Amino acid sequence: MITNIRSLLHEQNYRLTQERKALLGLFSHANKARTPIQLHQAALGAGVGIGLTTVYRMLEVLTKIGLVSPFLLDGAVYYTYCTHSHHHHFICLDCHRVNDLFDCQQELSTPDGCVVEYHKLDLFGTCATFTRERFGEFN
Amino acid sequence: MITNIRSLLHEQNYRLTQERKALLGLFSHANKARTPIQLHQAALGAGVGIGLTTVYRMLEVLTKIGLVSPFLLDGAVYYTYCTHSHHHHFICLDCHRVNDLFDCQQELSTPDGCVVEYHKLDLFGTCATFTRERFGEFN
DNA sequence: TTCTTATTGAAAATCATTTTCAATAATGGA
DNA sequence: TCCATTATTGAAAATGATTTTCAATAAGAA
Repeated sequence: MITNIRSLLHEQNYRLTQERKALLGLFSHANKARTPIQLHQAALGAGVGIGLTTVYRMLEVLTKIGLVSPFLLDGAVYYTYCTHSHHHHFICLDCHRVNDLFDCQQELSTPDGCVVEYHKLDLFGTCATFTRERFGEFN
Repeated sequence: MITNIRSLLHEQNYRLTQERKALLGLFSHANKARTPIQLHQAALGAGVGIGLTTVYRMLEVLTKIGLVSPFLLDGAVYYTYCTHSHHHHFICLDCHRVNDLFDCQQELSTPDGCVVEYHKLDLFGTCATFTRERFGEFN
């Protein structure tokens, strides 16, 4: 697992530092979505002396290699830890626990006892209009 | 349409002001996702003298009544204008145009010529663990 | 029209995030 | 194992986005 993360990092020329190990350990064990500041406080609370700046920088790196994913809730940016290469999230509005949802193509089944309040699906890519405009530039 | 928005606002004791009319007009016509600052600049550019503070406050109100929806892109908060009560978005990473997707239960069909780079699905609600904990408090 | 109260805008305050820079530590190679 | 290179770290400062304040204004109800 750590080996896996190490190689993920190395692929992009990132290093697996003490701070990253510690923070990843904390983040991956509490299955809750966290803001950078909450993560920092959690680290301090667990005796991991780490700077807030480093937390921000780590989240940037981890987002790049796909190990965490940010989303908006109540105007704040939360991050979820992503164990698996591709899945979706059920996020508790009350306690911010994150439940992973795996079946992406077929009908989604919500974890037992979870009640969906609302959901959000956004697809990102390149649209037809942009392609047409871009094509037009060269004609 | 405006009548509809007016009643939506009135339900929550909000008023339909000149500024809101103008900004809604601008926002709804350009089918692009915008940051608050981009919206403000677009307004000024179109001769609508409106304060940035007002733009922020409007987006808050419009989010509450479900007329706009925020999402994260490259660390910035963008808003999409939502004409219909419930749908999903295809957002162009290049030009930020927004294409609405309507079929939510069944398989999603992407608009012709659009190429999906990645997508994001989050469900929000109350999770089983939270409910159990809460229930536990009273036992 | 008049009253009440939501809304506005400018400035100030706040809060999150990024940058800077010198010191340190992780990796690769000798 | 030791060295050299370079990514990383942390504290402080800088930046940038968002919110708050408050007096003036305008929307909607009576």
